Amino acid sequence: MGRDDNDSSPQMGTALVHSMLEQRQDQAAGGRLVVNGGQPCRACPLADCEGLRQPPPDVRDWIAAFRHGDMRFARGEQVYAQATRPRFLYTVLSGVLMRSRLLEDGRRQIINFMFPGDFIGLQAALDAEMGHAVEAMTNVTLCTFVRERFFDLVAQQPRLSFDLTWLAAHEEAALEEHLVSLGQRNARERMAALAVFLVQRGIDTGIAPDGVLTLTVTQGQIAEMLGLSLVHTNRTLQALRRIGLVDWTLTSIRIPDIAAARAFAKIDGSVFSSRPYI
Amino acid sequence: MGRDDNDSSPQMGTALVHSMLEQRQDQAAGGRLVVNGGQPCRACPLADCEGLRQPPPDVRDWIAAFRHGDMRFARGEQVYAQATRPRFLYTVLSGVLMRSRLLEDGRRQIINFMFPGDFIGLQAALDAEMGHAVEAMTNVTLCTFVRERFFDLVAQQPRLSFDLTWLAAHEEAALEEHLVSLGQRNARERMAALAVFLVQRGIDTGIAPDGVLTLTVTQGQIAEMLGLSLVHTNRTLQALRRIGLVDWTLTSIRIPDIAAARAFAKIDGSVFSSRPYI
DNA sequence: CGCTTGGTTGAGGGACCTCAAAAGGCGTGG
DNA sequence: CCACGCCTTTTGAGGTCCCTCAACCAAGCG
Repeated sequence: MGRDDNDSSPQMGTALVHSMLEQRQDQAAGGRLVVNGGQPCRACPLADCEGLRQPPPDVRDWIAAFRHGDMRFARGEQVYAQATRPRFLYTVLSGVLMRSRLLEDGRRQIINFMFPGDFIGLQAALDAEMGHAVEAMTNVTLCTFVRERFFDLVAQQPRLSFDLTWLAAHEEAALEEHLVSLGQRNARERMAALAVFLVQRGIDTGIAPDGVLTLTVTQGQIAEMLGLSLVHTNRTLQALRRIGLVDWTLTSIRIPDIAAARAFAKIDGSVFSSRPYI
Repeated sequence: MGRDDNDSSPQMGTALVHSMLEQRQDQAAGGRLVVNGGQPCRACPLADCEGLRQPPPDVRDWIAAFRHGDMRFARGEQVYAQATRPRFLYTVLSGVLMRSRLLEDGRRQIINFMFPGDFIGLQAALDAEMGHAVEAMTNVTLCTFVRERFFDLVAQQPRLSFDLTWLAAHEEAALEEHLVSLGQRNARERMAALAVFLVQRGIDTGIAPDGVLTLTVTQGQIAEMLGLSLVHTNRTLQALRRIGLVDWTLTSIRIPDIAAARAFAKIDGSVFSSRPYI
């Protein structure tokens, strides 16, 4: 192993790692933050999302008072860096992000992706530094919460606290599935499993209405998610396309027969019921 | 890939997979459950554990009323099976357990290990079935809680709810680390990383006072954790032993120089502060 | 136009896998 | 006490999946 694809952008030499680690989210907080006045949550884009369970009005009002504001990031920008303690916790309002972890020698592992409704930053709700970085894969808007006030949420809104636990538990289940992929599945199974995962999440969150997820993912990023080399990722991708199982281009993921892809990747059909959000 | 070590016990043919999946925890609940009367938490073995942050007296009393009883499992027994909805949530009082996930074709991935103080079963606190099985690696005793009453805990004890979030977040961080291992590290790095992880947890929970963790792990189990074949696991293990980095036998793990092993496996020294428990 | 980003292809090598067999512990039973 | 079975470890040999190195192609953009 010891993979350094010097030609692909997400990878980099050891020299650049430090500068990446040093990049703080502080600079971003400057001009980016938009604090809404009035009743912001009335216009919450998540209120229209079918895959999400809507909070009752009183809870929504509470959230409206609890939240701090909005934040926007462009594709490729970093929400926060590894080994920092960001000031905020976030809920994804729109767009897709990814979480990744860097090794000292420049190797990078993409941990998971975040879709609308997902809660970001639980790890830092407590004392710890973040063990990962979060980066926008599309233009995104996030709903921000002040980290210091997190305990107020737990103390005052048991229902939300419960929902948070729900989200954390399901995030953990997703990581377990990825762990199974990396440990037990070969390249083609892995890629199929990832494609199914992404498309399914796209469907659930209403981003992929017709079963086709429009999302820009480079093959380098796929490689970093699957723990494969860039070259082999390319070949595996072509193989899946040739078989007709998954058609994954730079800008979209199309799965003609999801059930078939599921069977191929040996995914048990654990269908998630409607997710809560905060 | 497609690994079937028919000769090693943890692995099995597809025929046996179903019987394993069908094994319910119900049967276990029969004679095993021991409900303590009086003030059980006064004698809680976790109260002596240095690595754990102790709850204040009133909270401890609340837990004492909230808990349901104790349960014991012998090494090799299953606490609950995959795709079931166990009636209880658990806190590990003593012993070590592992969490694993089965694929339909018999491949198995060990997800993580649980040490004293760890909370088990959060995933099913809600609506979902468990996506994994939990099995005892030593004789263990668990503290049980009735799952239906979980919301009471969140509603009445924000501090405990917060602690639960803490535990969930750190469990997630551990899974992230394992993901990095499987995705980016080669066999030797993986094995060193796992050994360091286990020994560190052993030290933190007081099971490995002298830095040597006494724990029976077969090479087959190591293989299932690392996503390696049994044969290659054996050879890698010998290589690490020859180098003098990790001495991992069937019954114990010894790391002469933890810092060296950490550097070798490229683990950032994220030292956990004292864990809470419930 | 050159530069950058992302994709594609070929060739060779190495890490890891599978198949196969044997040996060392440890209990059980004759 | 030895024989026997069971589990776990060990070792050998051959194969393959995946990696690295190294080009080259295509599209977008100043």
